[in-house]
Amino acid sequence: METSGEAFPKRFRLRKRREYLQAQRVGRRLTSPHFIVYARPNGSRRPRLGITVSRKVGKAHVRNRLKRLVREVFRRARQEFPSGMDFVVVAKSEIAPPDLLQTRDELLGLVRRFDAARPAPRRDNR
RNA sequence: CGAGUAGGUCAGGUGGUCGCCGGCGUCCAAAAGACGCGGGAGGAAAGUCCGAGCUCCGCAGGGCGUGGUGCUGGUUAACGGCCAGUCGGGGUGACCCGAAGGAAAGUGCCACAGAAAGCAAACCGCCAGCGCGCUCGAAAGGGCGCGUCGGUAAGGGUGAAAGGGUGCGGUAAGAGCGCACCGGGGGGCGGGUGACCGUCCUCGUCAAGGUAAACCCCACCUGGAGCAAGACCGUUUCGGGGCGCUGCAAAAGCAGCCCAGGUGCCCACCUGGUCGCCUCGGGUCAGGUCGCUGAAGGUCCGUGGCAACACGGAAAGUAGAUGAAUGACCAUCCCCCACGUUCGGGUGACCGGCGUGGGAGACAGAACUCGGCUUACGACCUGCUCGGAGA
RNA sequence: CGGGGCGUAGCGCAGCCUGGUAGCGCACAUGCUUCGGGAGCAUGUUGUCGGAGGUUCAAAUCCUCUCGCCCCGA
Repeated sequence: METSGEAFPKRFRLRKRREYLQAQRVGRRLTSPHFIVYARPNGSRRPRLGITVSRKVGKAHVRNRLKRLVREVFRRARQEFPSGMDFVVVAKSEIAPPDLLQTRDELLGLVRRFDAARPAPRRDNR
């Protein structure tokens, strides 16, 4: 039932606050000029995406546009994202919002670094 | 052509590819999923400044209080909105702006300055009388200074503001003291539903400041919260009440209560699980479903009305998400700029066409719904006004 | 989405209701004290009162609009 191509239905997204908090607490973190990305294994066979854009980034239509850009990158290049991982993309409040190409380059750059570092180190205990 | 003013319209279009949200249908036992059909942001969706619907709580009725509104008449489900008018102010004008009731119901305040800031008074002045001194004069009398007692509100000075304004007359000096004009008060008549307007008469005792976006008075409106309202269902936990059973106990009362397995039976113990039954209440899982999209709605036509709007009819038709959809890319058309042009018009500057390259398309994203207000913002169209030029 | 609060000196706050002078603490500067520093004492500096408009003679204060920040509600 692996949806081929570039679809992006709900099961590829994070839907619960708890999932976001878990990813941000125990996941690995990498940053680029416009984004912070958290990643952690989710125990399934597909990658999932969650996006956080706070009100500091801009007004509603600016935030909507940013989320659409990030979704578009994920949708177009889902093969580049390692499966079995949850990703949470947090937008930083930069003065100039990025365009699609910039978003794509930054996010895929970060994802390749995750990929190179796999398997992600379990940092539990304490 | 330039400057301005009022009103209106649109909110980039078309095609293709890849996606998203929810609806209906088909396949499928069902779920998941697949396929098909049709739908999917705004004029401000924004700020949340008003008003309603709707929901829960409160409530016999009325009053007080609180808050709001404040020229008049209309309009509406309602409004602080809108329409039409009145008055005042601004602008050469088109036109625009106005929280625009009451200060002779009461209270408060008016800093500094100033004599005095609200019961009217009088600092410097001005003027008359009286007294004293000096002086001029033959005398009558005059001049100057000081004092005193009066008359004044012209002038000076202070202030945001000092008891109508300007002018002439008048006077010892002055003053609505008299007069003219302007302003103001009262009354009559006429017009208007009314705010108010017009006109005539009369008042100089014209009895007197401002502030009500100070308290207040008057008139009218006004219960509180909000769809995260609220309703239903589940999940799990805590507590109260009742019932039943068991044990202890004389009783009051206290404690416990289910199922399965270890283990053939009983007690105890251990492990696991939804831990007697009924009922009430609070919390947990930002649990699920409903509320949730049908318009006091928009368009067109007709009738009434200056208009806001009302009434009647017709056709079309409805975004409903919940870490939250309505998007991305490509091509092309529209707009601007630059360059080129064996193209067209023109004497010419230049204008138009075509081609190439580049750039721009504002403000901004539904979250229960609707009527307004306010704020943000791109382009175009129309009427009108003022100025300039030409015929 | 809905409801509420706050913007005053470099920092934390008062003053606003009841309009005329913006004040307190810390900090800062200068002097005294000390061999020097700290502490102490004395003196002093510092303000678009978030922004725009209005009412008033006069606005941080009253009214309207606007910007920013914070808190609460299942």
